[in-house]
Amino acid sequence: MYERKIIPNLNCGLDLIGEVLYGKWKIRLLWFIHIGHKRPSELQRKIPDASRRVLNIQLKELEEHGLVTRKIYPVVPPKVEYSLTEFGETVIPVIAALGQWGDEHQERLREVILKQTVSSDLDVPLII
Amino acid sequence: MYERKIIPNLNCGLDLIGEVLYGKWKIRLLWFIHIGHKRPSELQRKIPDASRRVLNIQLKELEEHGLVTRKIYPVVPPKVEYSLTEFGETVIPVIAALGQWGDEHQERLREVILKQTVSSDLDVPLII
DNA sequence: TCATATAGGGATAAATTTATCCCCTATTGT
DNA sequence: ACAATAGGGGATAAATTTATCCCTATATGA
Repeated sequence: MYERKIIPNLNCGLDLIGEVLYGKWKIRLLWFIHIGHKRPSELQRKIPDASRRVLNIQLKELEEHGLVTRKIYPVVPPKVEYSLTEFGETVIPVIAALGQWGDEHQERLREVILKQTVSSDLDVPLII
Repeated sequence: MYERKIIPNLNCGLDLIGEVLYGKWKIRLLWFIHIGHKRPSELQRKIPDASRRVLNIQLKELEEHGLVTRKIYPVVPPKVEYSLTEFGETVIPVIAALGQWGDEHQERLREVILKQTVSSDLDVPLII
């Protein structure tokens, strides 16, 4: 694994939650596991934009942080199932709150977010 | 500014909120502005681990996304004040929820987070 | 015999984000 | 004349995170 050169701050609750939830796909992983998609292959299908590799890595970190558990079935082909721990369950309402805010303001958010990207695309002359 | 090469997903609320809240210091900036630290120099004192430069950049993004406004007073030396917009205020409860979860579970979080760093430090022989 | 499904990891490249360093403006006080 | 204050920005380096590519293993079905 990558070894940090800059030590993180762990002063307040925001620092702490950041340490376990940062990572492009972690919140989605927690959410999909929460709603019942437990196997790695399912999760990969649900999050097709992430590579297999990165999902594995982020799942492992979630496991190390005690938010999910990994159960291995000794069968061939191999079968693995992730579940939220009790601790992991406690963060679900917070994730729900994040998603809800995003949903409630989606029109406005899409507008302001696209304004950035689009305005730079306007360097290309518009054909009317 | 840096021009993205990978276009972001904006499918769900989680994607959308991620676009505006990601950034190492953004949540803290919003929080400190919320509780009344409005001037850049104050914010820099409150977040000493961030460089001036990065705070400016992230404040600008928050402004572009409509979460904060920037008021310039035409005096010398210059005076600037940031405030949350109405829209920005709506995200405060979400940030509060994040911080609260982190605070509630801080012991456990500190433990699992430090386990990573510390266990690699144990390559160095312990002197008892 | 060969492709498929399942889960995973090493090595390395690319993308992205943060950090550093140095420079600019104009007034006030020493 | 010069430092201090307050806010800001360009260029570039460093840190960090993601993505790509390729390889392992085993049983099943065509």
